[in-house]
Amino acid sequence: MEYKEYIEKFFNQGHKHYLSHISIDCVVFGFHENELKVLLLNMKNLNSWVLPGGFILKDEEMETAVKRILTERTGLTDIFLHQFQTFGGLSRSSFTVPELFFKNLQIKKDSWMFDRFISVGYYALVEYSKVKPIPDILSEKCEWFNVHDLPELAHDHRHIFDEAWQSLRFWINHYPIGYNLLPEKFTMPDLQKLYETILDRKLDRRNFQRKMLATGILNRLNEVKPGVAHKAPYLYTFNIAAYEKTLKTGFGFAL
Amino acid sequence: MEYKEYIEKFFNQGHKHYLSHISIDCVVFGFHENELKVLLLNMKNLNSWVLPGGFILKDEEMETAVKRILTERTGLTDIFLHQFQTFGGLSRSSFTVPELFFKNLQIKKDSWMFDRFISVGYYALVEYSKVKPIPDILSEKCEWFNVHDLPELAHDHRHIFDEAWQSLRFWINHYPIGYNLLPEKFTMPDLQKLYETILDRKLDRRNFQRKMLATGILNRLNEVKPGVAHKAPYLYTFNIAAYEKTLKTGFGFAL
DNA sequence: TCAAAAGTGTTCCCACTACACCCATGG
DNA sequence: CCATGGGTGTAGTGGGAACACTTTTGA
Repeated sequence: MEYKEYIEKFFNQGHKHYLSHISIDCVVFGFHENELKVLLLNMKNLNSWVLPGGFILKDEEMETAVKRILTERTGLTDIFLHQFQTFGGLSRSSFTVPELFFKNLQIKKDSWMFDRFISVGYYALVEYSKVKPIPDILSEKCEWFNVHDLPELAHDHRHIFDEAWQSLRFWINHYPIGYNLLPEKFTMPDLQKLYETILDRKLDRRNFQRKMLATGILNRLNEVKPGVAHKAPYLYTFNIAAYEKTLKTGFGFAL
Repeated sequence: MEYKEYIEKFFNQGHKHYLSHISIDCVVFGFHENELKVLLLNMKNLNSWVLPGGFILKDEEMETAVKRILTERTGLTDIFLHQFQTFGGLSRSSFTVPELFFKNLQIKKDSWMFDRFISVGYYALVEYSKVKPIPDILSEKCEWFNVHDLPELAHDHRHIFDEAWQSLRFWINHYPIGYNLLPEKFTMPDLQKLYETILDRKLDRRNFQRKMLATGILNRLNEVKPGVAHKAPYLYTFNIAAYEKTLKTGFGFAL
């Protein structure tokens, strides 16, 4: 039984490979059908939902660990990451689970997994359509949820999610966004929907367009979106050079 | 020899009391004679300067640990704290020191202190005049430095400092500042100097005053600063209720 | 009495807001 | 041919930037 063996090794030997007391929790945002989505895992035997997360190998950069974890869950490489907060509460016990979980498993009572964890929170922005959600060994499901319709989350993960979303809302007032959330070609209404969804409020169509064009991070293509009713909107791509530059310097406007 | 005993116990037994692999580094800002200052420690026998820092007890909230550490270094309680970033680089080896340091000490080669550390960065804002800098057991000096004239810092502490200052500069565009950096009564020029020092640029005297008064976080007293040449400026205090409220909501202007 | 510092008010301008009109397309 | 959605222009406004004059006081 591969699962049993893996779990036992992970609980009983994991501290030899991973930094103890430190975990990573990720809030993975995607955008699909005008909805902001978050990737969640369902723990085996527990029926509880959690954020994707993991641990740092002893000889691994922290950010490399985050990318490794997210690549395992999404199949993507080159993911936009933002470290938004580190959670150090005492009450955020990492792994209190019913005995049920351990039926048939031989796990030491002093496993590193039962220790207290400080968790570094990252949010990630990914292109929904490219993600193939993959459960980890402890989970049986890995699914997208609308941010307005999340299930109950275990531990302090609801709090972590709230902080991530708030941080994202703050961020988009100062730095460009979208390159990692939209397909390569997109329309101005697409981009606006993305902003409206993240900010959770309506924006003026005309002012939005003017501001966005003023940033200089967009290229308007000589194409319009095919196969749509009514007037077809232009397609845009991001001007990567300008986009990257603005990611460093930021811009000043607020939506 | 108390020192020897303490150090040996700390290196050889510390992992029983503290979370391993996790440290805290603090950038303590003070304001004095129109200069922005930072508190640094000089390590015994090493003559290298470092940021004040420490570790988290196993049953201690992370923020409590930070406060404990800073109370030990400054004598202050109730310090303004802001967690600005967590550093997880591989190269930031926590404690690589010359053998010299360990002369006469019996320290195990596998001490937890030689492990790799992830460090949570906080900056603190304190009232310079109230601080009594106190070295820790590993240090022989604890001193203020002008931010423009820092000595070379060990490990990645220069990088941590740079990130802290940058974060502080960003912060003051969105949230009030000064309550923790200025004496209870201060003048508008004092407050402006503080802003100018943190932002590292000149601000217009008249526009600054108008904006500050517009925030509603200041009380003008019916007193002027005594014993100054030329026209005496009014004294102000912070309106704590409004200040605290704005700390939560933020304000929108940029300087 | 004068230099230096502080208090206050005014103008200008830009950027954000709130709107209205025209255009293109598929049903 | 018309309803729907997308592209563009404009007038109004509020806040920030730039700036000048007056007031106070010690040297």
